[in-house]
Amino acid sequence: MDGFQRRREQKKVSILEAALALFLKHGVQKISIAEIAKQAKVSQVTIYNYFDSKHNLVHEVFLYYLDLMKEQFFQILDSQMTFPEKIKQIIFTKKEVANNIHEDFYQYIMKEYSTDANYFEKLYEEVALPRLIDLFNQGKQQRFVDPNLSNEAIIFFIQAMNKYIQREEVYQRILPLTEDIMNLVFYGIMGKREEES
Amino acid sequence: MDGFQRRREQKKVSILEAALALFLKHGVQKISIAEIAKQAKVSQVTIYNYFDSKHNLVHEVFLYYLDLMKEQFFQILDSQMTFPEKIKQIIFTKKEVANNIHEDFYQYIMKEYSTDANYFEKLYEEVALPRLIDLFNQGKQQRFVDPNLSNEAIIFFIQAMNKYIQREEVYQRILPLTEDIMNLVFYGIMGKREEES
Amino acid sequence: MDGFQRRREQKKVSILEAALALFLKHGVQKISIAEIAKQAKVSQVTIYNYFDSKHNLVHEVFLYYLDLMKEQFFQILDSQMTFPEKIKQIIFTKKEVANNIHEDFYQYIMKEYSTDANYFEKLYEEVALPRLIDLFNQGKQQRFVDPNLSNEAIIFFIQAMNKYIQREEVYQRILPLTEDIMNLVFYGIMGKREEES
Amino acid sequence: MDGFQRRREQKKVSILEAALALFLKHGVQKISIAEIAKQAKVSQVTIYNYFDSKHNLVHEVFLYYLDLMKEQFFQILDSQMTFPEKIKQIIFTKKEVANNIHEDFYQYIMKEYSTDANYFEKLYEEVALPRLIDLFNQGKQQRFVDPNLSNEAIIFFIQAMNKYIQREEVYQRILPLTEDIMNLVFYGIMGKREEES
DNA sequence: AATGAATGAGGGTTCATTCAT
DNA sequence: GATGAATGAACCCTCATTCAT
Repeated sequence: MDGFQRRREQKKVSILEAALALFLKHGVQKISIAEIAKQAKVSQVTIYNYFDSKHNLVHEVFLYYLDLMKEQFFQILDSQMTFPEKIKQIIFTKKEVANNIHEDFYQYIMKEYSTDANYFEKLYEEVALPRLIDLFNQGKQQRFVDPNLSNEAIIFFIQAMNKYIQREEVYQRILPLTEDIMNLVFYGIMGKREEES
Repeated sequence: MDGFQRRREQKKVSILEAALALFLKHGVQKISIAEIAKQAKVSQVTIYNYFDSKHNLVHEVFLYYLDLMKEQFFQILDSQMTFPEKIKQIIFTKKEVANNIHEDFYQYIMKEYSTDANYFEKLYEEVALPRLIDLFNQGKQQRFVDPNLSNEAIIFFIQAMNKYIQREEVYQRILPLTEDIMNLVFYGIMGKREEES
Repeated sequence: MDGFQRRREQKKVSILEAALALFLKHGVQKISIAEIAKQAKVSQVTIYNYFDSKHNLVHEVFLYYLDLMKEQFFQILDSQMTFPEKIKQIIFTKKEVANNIHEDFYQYIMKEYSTDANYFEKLYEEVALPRLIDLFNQGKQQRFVDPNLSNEAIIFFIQAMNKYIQREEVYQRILPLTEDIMNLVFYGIMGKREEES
Repeated sequence: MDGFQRRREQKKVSILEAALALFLKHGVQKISIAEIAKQAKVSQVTIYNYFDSKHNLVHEVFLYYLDLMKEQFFQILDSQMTFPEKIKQIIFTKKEVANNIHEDFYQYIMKEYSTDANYFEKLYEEVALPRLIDLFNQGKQQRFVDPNLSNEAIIFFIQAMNKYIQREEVYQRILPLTEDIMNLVFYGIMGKREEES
């Protein structure tokens, strides 16, 4: 990739990032091309040099976001952390592949972009979920998790955590997700770690 | 309330219902006043006789929806069903107060209407949650639920179920929420009902 | 039709007329909705109360224009004028059905609106042409036209006249279509009227 | 002209040809500089190295087209064909100077470029018409054409043919311009060739 | 000379809202 | 009170043209 290509790629990414930030904060429909242009400090029309339409821009932002998530997800999984640390990292950093995606962004994609929706589901089903279940199985071997816990319960646990994080503001006031509380819930569901005898 | 007032009230409700139906199906931002007017079979201007602005209309639709939910929620709670039946009703009918509200409707309100958002949170915290915890405590007494299960775990269970229902299409394919599965998960987390001896 | 309807119809016609005048003078593509709005002395958006889109507006303008032409064409045909007078009227007033239509308007319709194009062709073929051939047959009976003149030659004569009128500015300078010249050509082709003996 | 100049000239011509092809097919207004650049396989800006503006480009394309037409017109006239063959060639190949030019291209020029329009008219009047009349006079001498046929009638005949060709699709359905029909009309108007005795 | 990138102006269209009856 | 008509502002997008390399 030569200098031209590289600079072009950089500008494209800077537009993607500007758009992503705004979409996550305000929702896709509320954000106009003009606002993205302003945030990315380019002219409105320049955006059309990189993306065919707003529709196409949203599509690429979505893929870009999934990539970011995926990368961070794998970094955590492949790290040297202990099982509980990994779980907490995944949940607290909101970085689990595609599942932690902001709810309204997710809803928008699901309604308006059937191709993206299918891609997302496949990714979740074929990439994220197996690796999460793997992780929990390691947790079982290391006796962090009750070996009898079903896969279904594991998935439920993850959903519940996600839900909490999404509605952070509401739930934080009602039942703050402090580390203590999380441990309580976590081990309540996972089963207390059996003392090694 | 005289005849005039009554007719006025009826027309207002018919507008609210038209708007609600469209908002739930397509989202608030996608629906224009013109579409609501058409659905409610009134002129656009008539809507402005009952509501100051679209903003105000959304606000009233939201309150109207909460009222509907509350009513149905209480109906279930006050019915003669057994504990597991009530739980299933609440979850499967998607009618739990304010929590099961359509996600994008919810997101819109949370972003755009701080007053409504506060009202919703208060309602959830002060009305729905206590009654749900009550319900589970009854479940504990009737030995449907493990008496040691913490309130926090209960809330988590509810969140997880909600999540499942919201993302119905995705999760149905990955892990279909059949009644069998639900029972499995349910008693996995709740603790199996101890047989009365 | 009540007062409301009538006023609505009038405004619609006034928009059609404004658009038609501009289209004929400058061509369809050059004229913006804003310019039509200004000419019709309405707001730009008002036009969208009457027409779904510019495409639809052009379509209706076209039909409106055909109607105008048809009406004037029939008026001439049904009048008490002599054969040569009718011919001259039709040609000089540019009012022959759909054939005298301004060339660029015609070209635009033919390229962009296949339905309209088909409708136009049918109208020309089924309404205008038969009546023109009728007219010439009357001319033959009245001995204004050589009885041996074929229908094909008649059609050619009409085409040539139209061509002249369309490119008026050019041809007027090269070979001005004065009445004298027209008579010359006319009888040159039609055959001189035989003196009644 | 040195190598640089020659290459420059070639590129200019390739742009002209790309533009001409697109203009004839889609009309001047519909074609953007971007489309011409793409068709000519150069960058947009390159076009501005050769032409000051789109306006100027259209102007030069027009002149280029006239030159092409003129050349082909003279080739036919100067060939060894018989009179009727020449006539048919001119008409059927649509290559008569400037008169057979695509109608919307012509209309555009006439409306937007008064200089070009004047140039075109002059060319038609001073170059094409005299040569056509010459041709017919040869036809008269060779007894292909009735010697009494006036110049005006000749011009009319040409116009009618042009008209037919322009509205090919319409007229082909109504009165197909087969060679038989053409001969019929032709000799109907021109007068049958008198058999040499 | 040639190009990728950038842009101001303008086009069609939608929408929440107001006017006039 | 109800409605058809009207509108200013904004949105997505296109285009001829210029900038910077």
